[in-house]
Amino acid sequence: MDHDLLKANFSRYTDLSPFELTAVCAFYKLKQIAKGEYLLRKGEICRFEGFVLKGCFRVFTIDEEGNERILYFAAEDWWIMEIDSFLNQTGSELNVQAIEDSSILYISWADKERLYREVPKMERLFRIMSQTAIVAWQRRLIRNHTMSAEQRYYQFLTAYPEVAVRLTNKQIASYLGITPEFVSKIRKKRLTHKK
Amino acid sequence: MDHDLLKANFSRYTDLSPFELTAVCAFYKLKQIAKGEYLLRKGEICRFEGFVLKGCFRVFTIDEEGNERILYFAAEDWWIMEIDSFLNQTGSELNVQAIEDSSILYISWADKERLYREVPKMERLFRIMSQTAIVAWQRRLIRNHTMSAEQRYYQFLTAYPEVAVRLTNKQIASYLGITPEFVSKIRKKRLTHKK
DNA sequence: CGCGACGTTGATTTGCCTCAACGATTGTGG
DNA sequence: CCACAATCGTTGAGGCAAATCAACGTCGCG
Repeated sequence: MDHDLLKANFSRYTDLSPFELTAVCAFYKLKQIAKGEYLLRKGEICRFEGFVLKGCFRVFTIDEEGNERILYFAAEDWWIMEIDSFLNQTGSELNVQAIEDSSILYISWADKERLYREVPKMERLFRIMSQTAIVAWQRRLIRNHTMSAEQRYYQFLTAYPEVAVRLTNKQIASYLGITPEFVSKIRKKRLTHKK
Repeated sequence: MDHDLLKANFSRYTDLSPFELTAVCAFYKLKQIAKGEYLLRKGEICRFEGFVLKGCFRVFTIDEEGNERILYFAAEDWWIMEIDSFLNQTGSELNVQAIEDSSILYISWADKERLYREVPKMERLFRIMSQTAIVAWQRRLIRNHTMSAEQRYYQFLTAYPEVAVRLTNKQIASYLGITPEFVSKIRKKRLTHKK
């Protein structure tokens, strides 16, 4: 069933009855996205919240010089939302692009508001989910301040091994805030030293 | 009235009737904290959520070598909570210390759960507040990846001028993830060049 | 008044970037 | 299915931003 992964995700945060779970999932619709396609471009208003069933996305900014910075990746069981743009229905700062053939479950802004109204527990669920996300962002910031590029590289590989193997070094470098060349040098170090 | 600032803060996120506002505020109790005192130490379980009425706090980590890293400051109209520790009632990763004589309004974990139950709108309010916070953390991370130390220094001064003047350069350096010596050199540059 | 934290300055070092060249992979149109 | 282009990954030389270390003046505070 398409919605099993979503149900499991919801159940991680709050108790919902099987009935509630089914009602909630009915709000989310399936969509296929081919590799390379954009779910959202900078400046557009984000009209959906998405949950990744299959594939992988990159969420990134483009600065005035055209440099891309990957903010995060979203693979199976992750949420993709440009929170600011979705919450306030304003122009997005971020781009969201599929880096594999992917499928998501998504909900529109109006339906999300209806969902909150009809199933008030969802407010609690997303409150807890959001607070958990804040903790993750705080920890990432601290890692950026305390760990070297090399440490952050291996920390990422060990924290998300199954995602990391699906990414290019250039993408990982962009996520970590370092250059692809330097990632290459980090990897060389281990290859010659050990093994 | 002690709770006016808190009421204004709540009203920024959702509509609450005067009656609701008063009921909600009744959950929050006043506490004075002298400069230098700790509200929370690493390893303790965070038993409160606090809202700063007066003064200023630093929220920081200590790594194994004893280095302190300031994650954020909380002055008037800001919330201080070790979300992870409060949410899951587990040992805190962070320390919270008053850097001025301060006063806060605080709520215990049990009362917060009661508040959510008695005033369901609070779930929504804290959901929106949390999502807004995520956006802020994301933007800060991008700034760290795209801006130089000097740019981040002046960005902080212009974004929070009234807080910045109350901090030592050492504290600002720690927040920005740079050394106090380098902050000193940044400031020298502007003093000699301009003015 | 004296001590300890803070701020400043300079000399030196270093982690990572920039630029450039080249091999390896991947994708694509004929 | 091959040929060629485009992108990616690797390597090296050189450069720069920021860290480190050390010395010294200053200020707040007990």
